Amino acid sequence: MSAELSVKASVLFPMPLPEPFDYAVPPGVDVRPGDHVVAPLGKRAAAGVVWAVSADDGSRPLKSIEAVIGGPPLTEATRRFVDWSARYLVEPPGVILRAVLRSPGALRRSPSETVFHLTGAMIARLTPARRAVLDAAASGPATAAELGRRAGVSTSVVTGLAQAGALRGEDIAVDPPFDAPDPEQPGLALTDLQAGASAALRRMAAAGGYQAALLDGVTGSGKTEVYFEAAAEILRREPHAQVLVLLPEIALTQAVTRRFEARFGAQPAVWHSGLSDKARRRVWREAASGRARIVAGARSAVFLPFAHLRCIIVDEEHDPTYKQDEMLAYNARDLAVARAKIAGAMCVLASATPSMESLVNAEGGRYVHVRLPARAAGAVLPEIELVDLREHPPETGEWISPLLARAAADTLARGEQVMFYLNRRGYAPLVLCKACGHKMKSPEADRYLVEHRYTGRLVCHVTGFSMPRPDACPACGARDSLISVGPGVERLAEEAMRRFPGQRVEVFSSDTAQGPDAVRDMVARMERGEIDILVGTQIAAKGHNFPRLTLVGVVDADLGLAGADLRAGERTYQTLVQAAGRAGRADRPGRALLQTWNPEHEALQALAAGDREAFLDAERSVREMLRLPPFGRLAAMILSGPDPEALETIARAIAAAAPLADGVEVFGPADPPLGVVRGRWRKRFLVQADRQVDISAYMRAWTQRFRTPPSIRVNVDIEPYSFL
DNA sequence: AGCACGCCGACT
DNA sequence: GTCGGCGTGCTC
Repeated sequence: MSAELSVKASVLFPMPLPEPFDYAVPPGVDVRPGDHVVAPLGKRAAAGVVWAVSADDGSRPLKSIEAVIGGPPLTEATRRFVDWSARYLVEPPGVILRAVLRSPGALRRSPSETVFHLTGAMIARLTPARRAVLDAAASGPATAAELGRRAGVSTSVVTGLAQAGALRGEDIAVDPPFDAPDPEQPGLALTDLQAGASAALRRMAAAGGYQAALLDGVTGSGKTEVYFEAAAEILRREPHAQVLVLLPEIALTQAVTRRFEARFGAQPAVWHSGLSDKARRRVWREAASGRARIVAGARSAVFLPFAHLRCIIVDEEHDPTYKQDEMLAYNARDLAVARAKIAGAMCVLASATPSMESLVNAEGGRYVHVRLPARAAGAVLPEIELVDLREHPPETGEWISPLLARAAADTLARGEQVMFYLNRRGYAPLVLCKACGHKMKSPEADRYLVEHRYTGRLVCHVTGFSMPRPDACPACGARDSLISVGPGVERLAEEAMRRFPGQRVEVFSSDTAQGPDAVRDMVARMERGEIDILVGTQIAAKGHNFPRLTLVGVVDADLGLAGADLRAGERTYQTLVQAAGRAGRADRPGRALLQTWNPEHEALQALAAGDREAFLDAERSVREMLRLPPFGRLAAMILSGPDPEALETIARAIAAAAPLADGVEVFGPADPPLGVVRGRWRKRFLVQADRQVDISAYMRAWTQRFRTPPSIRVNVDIEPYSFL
């Protein structure tokens, strides 16, 4: 391009602006798409990313780009993914860019720090403080602050020693690269079935380009080892290839990263919401520079700015935690497939209980269906039996039926472990006054308060509000009249201790398991046999190996079958398979007892029969008939605002603005089950469309036909999961 | 998202 | 008489 022609750059800012803005590129400045720049925006200067560069026809005066800032440019694949996601999710592209750039100081020059090494030089005046610092430095180079802390002295002692020549300072980058994974490191020996499955994935890796596979393997079949081989093949074939492994947030424990280390000889770069700013910046930069070869991350990792992404693995692809319902509503699994397609990468969706969406994609030939039917190491699937609570009811105030109690007693007598599964945190889901019938409710949301006896508080699980359990009913003032209704894990543990005296009972829920260390600790103590009875929620049902656990009692298998959620049946089935799958993973056969008031329900019947196909067939025909996903498309529009009357008025106006379209039906406005949260009222529309309808385009057209005041927020959710 | 402009209520 | 509330609109 000749120097006389003026050039303009379209710059996308990480803000909810409708489109990229055009700027003149000063002569002599070289910018390319993907570069990070600073440009004037109104009265201020803002950082953004060059989205396109073209000739400036001078049709209107443009401001100039102020500066090109460093940092790895966003690749074309990343930029196209941003544009695609924006269209799909019905968001301005800048909102997606904000998700991509969400790393504090990611673009600033990499900071460095000075660490001090021992020089071995002798020193004249060796005071006790200096001695302590030298001892501290002997265990490895560290910063002045760190050495001072270790030695219990101030940093001036350290700098004094450096001046005296006993220590030598060295500047190192604060963000060191991650260790390179070695795909040639020997993996675990694979069974024949695993070898077959991994060969299928390796063939896909060898073919290159986009292809998606559904790795469909029962619990304990060794899916991880199989997808590791796909990742290894990718790393082996291309020196710069990057692999992203998406995991449900709670699975990102050291146990998982250790498995990566065992296979690849290096820890993966780990990305999740709990990272420090420093750790976050390091992973972001290393992903963007292409140096991080394997990134293991929670759902938001799908937005990391990879340089050469060649493979995305979504483990437990059915897991509902991939779906984010907050500000930016997205399903990381769906975005992962789209991102792989755009980047020309392979994509592996792995699950023991695949989502209906993925199964239908596999059946339709859009995904390669890789099956892994047997458990590794000869372990057998547990025998699953239903306990009809109408025939075997528990005593009043108890929740373990005599049948389950007997099975548990037998198991414990053999020296084996029992898990009682109940997906309810706390002590009791409801507290009411027996004098006046008043039910304790959250002041901020239309929800009952859950009693937590360990903390002595009543807690709202939606807003986090909590209060001490009152002595008197706040409605009628009666004293000692509040009673706890229904079981939570704490109460179940109480019952277990009462019924099985002398056994070591442990509660495992997100309340008792604070942080990954707690999870690891619990798993270790289960493995060492220091726990006899584990009483756990969802968090205990996922992905751990307990060889001595041979009985799982699902206390309330009906929980979750009801409700407005179209995926309730599927989710219950998945959860129960996961919970039942905890039992008998080693040489001992396991058994799972599911207590239900509703043993005719097809999800439970299919579970008991071990007949996944029967469950899926029934579920499939229901969804097909009702035109529900994946046989139809759904979208939600959620309005929220502080004034219920104004919200009502605007909701009616928005309803009237809904475009008419073939194959599209709009329901609402409806009051969602959670009508008020923290003083914000909500209204909800549900849009149902035929499969071939571009529901994102429909929603965009709709949102462009009305305006709302800033106090009212409008959120579009494509393929919503939660109906709250 | 910021930031300015703008038009109505209680303060030096 | 002003300071400041946040509703409305714009940013290449």
